[in-house]
Amino acid sequence: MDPAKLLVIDDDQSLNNQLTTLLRNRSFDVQQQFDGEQGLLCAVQKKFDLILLDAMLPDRDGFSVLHHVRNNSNTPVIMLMNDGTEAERIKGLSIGADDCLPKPFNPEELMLRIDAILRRTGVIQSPVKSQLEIHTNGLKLNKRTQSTYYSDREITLTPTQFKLLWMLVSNPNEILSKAFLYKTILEREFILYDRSLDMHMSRVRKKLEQAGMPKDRLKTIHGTGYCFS
DNA sequence: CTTGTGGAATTGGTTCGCTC
DNA sequence: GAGCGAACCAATTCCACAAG
Repeated sequence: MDPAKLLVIDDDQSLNNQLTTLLRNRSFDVQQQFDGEQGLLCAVQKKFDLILLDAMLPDRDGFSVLHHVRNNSNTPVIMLMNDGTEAERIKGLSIGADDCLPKPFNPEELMLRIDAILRRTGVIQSPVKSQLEIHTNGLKLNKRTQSTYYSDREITLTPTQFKLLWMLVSNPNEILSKAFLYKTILEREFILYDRSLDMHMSRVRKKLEQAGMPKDRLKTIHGTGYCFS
């Protein structure tokens, strides 16, 4: 079976890139667009199994894009809302969105919603089991029990620390930007000089090192983000 | 048994000084 | 300038206990 074809239309470069990376890691065939006009063009010219559409776009907003897409096809659309108010959600759904998700959102939730829609439309068949456990070079994370082990030594992490480590470990060798991690882990916008993420990272790093994990597996990419290998 | 209250513990965030 | 870490503060959660 060919991989499902997805189109991501979002003018937020960092979010668009990171979503694309996450989706490609899940073996989806992903195309990116960064403004409404080009996004619409791409959406009507090619066939996609699902479109992720930002509500607020330059040139042509997401609602207008959705309106035109609906005139041409029944391609499922998940709208990424900026404030997620009831009025905004109703507007999106009334134009024909299949689902709406307010920003900032949990990427796991978005992936599950994508899976649910693709299952309904028959693009993917069996329910895709959300990944619950990761094993990598001695490090073991279990999402259900929120437990972390390194070489069978338990590491106690707070919920935020666990989410942060899970995000990094589930995207090995990918540089995850600070802006993306702020949005997905701390669920807010990244502000220069906000040290919260650095602090969480520092605490996670300390606990991993105490458990014996080599320091260089959790790298800081100066001015860019963080990377787990 | 349920609800309210107060203190302790935990967690997340900020500040500041240091290093690279 | 960017990142790290210690110390501190504030908010939240947990839990035991008392009152209704």
